[in-house]
Amino acid sequence: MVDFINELNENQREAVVNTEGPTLVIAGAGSGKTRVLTYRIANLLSKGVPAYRILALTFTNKAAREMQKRIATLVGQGNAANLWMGTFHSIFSKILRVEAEHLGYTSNFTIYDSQDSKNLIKSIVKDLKLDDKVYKPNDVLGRISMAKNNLVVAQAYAQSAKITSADQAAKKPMISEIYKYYQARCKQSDVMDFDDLLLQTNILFRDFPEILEKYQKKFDYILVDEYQDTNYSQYLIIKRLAEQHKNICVVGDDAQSIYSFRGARIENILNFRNDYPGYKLCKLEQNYRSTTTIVDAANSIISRNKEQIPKKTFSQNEEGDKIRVMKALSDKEEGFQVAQEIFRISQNEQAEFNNFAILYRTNAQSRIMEEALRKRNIPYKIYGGLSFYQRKEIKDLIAYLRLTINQNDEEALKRIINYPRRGIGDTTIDKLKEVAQKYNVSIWTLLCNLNKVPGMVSVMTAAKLTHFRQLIEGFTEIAKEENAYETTYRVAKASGIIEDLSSDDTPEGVSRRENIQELMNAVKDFCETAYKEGRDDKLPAFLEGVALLTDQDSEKPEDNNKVTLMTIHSAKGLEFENVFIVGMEEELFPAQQSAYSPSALEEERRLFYVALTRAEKRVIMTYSTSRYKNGNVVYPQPSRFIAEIDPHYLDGFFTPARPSMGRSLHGPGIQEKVARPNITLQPKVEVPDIDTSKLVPINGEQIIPGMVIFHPNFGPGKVISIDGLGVNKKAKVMFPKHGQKVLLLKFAKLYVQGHTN
DNA sequence: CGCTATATCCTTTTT
DNA sequence: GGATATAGCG
Ligand SMILES: Nc1ncnc2c1ncn2[C@@H]1O[C@H](COP(=O)(O)OP(=O)(O)OP(=O)(O)O)[C@@H](O)[C@H]1O
Repeated sequence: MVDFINELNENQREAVVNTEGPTLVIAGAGSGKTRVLTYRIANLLSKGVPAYRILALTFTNKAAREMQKRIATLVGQGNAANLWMGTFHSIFSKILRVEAEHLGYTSNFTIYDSQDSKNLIKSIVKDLKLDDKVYKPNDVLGRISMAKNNLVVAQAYAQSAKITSADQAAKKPMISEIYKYYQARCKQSDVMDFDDLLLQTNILFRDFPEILEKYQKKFDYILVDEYQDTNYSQYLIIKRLAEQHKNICVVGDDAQSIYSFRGARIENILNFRNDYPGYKLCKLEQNYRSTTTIVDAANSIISRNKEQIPKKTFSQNEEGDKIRVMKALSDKEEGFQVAQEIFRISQNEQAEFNNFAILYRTNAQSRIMEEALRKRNIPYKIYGGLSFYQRKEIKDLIAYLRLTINQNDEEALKRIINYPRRGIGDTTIDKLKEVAQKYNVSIWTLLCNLNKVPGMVSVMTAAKLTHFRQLIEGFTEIAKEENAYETTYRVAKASGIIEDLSSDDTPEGVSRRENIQELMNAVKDFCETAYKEGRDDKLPAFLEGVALLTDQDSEKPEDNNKVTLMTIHSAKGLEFENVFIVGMEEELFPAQQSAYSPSALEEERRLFYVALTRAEKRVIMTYSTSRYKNGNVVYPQPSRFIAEIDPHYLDGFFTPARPSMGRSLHGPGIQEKVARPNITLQPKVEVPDIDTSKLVPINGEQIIPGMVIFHPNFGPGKVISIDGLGVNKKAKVMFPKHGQKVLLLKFAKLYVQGHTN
């Protein structure tokens, strides 16, 4: 039996025990929402609900795995194994495989990742003879994605006056056309992109009521984590599935909604009460994760947002350290300082490296941190960047496998038709594309009918093309008979990939070979587990999930004691003892693009809230006064977010009054309630004996008893005594307003009155 | 056709 | 700084 008494507080228990009907758990960070979800599922299982009748949606595959593991320890492995638990994308891609035929796809449809989608858009832009400067793949995909996430199909897109006039205004009137072709080409290639997985599920449920009913009956209980970051498409899937029994439990925190760029709607969680009248509301107010300092500081930040549900959150943990702010003069120094601090803390407190995380706003910041950690021999693991399955050699091999299963997969074909080199050049490929377009068939179909288009290519080229076709056909035959591992192995060999890589003895070449080997191992692993569990071990079954894997999913056992480097976005839902938030600078965090939009700025602030609340014990923020950005040096100002934290919780941040304010980011029309454009704090206390405009920084070494110094938070004070040596040198200081404090001079930013000439 | 050297663009955040 | 597009040579 699950121990609800000791592991849950009263409110949590309430939400775990009352399993029927709609339930909304809305609560601040670290308050045990995910725990509620986990125990609720465990409770359902222990009450005898079959696992396969429970649908649980998480934000990442990793979150799903961890929840599954946790549930397994509560109720036993056998019980938890058959849960329908995963991301929206992975769960509904499985359902779509079963139902694909109803929608005109095959069950082996390929999933395009964003790179594939962008390449397809690029080629359409070219076909339509549009300016690729105007129609940038990223932008166009963004528009299409946004449309799909709001269930706007190509036709509706073209008919929507609102959308088309927006495109017109942006001088990109042809996006609607591109969308149309994009969708047609996907369909022709038996391809769905990420957003299709949700959009097509909606179409399926809309157009085939009997199928919807089947799944409504299949899933007796539906649970959704991180509900604040669901988009309209996801929202509607859930609403449809829960329509009959309304056994739906969603948990979330509007203050942690950080995926609006992906179409997430905070309204989904705000409107739950309207969608499910008679719902039970569960509020959790105690934060079990963080120190009171962190919780209070995070609350003081988020309260500056206008758009929010007011929530109480308190912590009964110890007060903990103040949030430290470190300033660096360059991005390199910032990295050095962070590495130094991690090293120092790990020594002082015997802390393992896996208790540290370095969080940043953009992936580009990771490199500097990596270098600094490497120099100090601190082990680290990095998330984000390109995942294992996005490496060149892996994508190449996967492309062969994809083409083996789905010959109409144009992006895969284009990728490998001439890799390894087989003398099929750009001219030939362009010609093939052109003719295929003309006859409205896939390139593969064209390859199968070369004789019907005489004179298209030379006899020599035709022979090469035919040879390529036969190669793939051979693979397809193998794939029918053999398991995924055998097939992959033979494809890697016969395609020439292995040979091509074996001739390369540079370190990169060696690492490529290792990667291929690693993929082989993964496939082997897949086959072995599949065989043991009596599941399908053929290639299509392996390939199904590959496009949806991220690098969080290829974690290795040896990674377990390393410092974690990731973006704040990917840190959502995680927790670490010590968190470094680096790059706390204007134009970086908040992102430059957000500066002029109040709502975007609020989202940045929520992101900051997420970052702070990942920490259990300690937060250290860093900023640099110079940094490389796109190859150029920029000189950023400290982030406004630092100054938005009540200084009471901060240690080491103060900017003396500058003669002139930094340039304001706010035009006269935009008013913002609390956020100050720049950090020009006027000292709050009037001090007769210190002229604050003439303060100069002072090095810890130079401080001696009797000195009058100025502290950013505590104002002026008199040094009473000094003790400790080197990095441990401390000063006892009497502050008239705050009493006596002991300051670690290494980190305290102190100022003295400058000499006036 | 294939390879290499040089120019150009970009950059939030992710399933 | 890094990925990608293009030019130019062998
Ligand atoms: N009743 C409880 N007693 C003790 N610890 C708890 C309790 N509930 C949750 N915790 C712990 O608090 C931490 C945060 O819990 P959880 O991750 O479930 O919170 P959350 O609300 O999902 O957080 P976030 O929204 O920040 O992702 C975890 O370490 C969890 O083990």
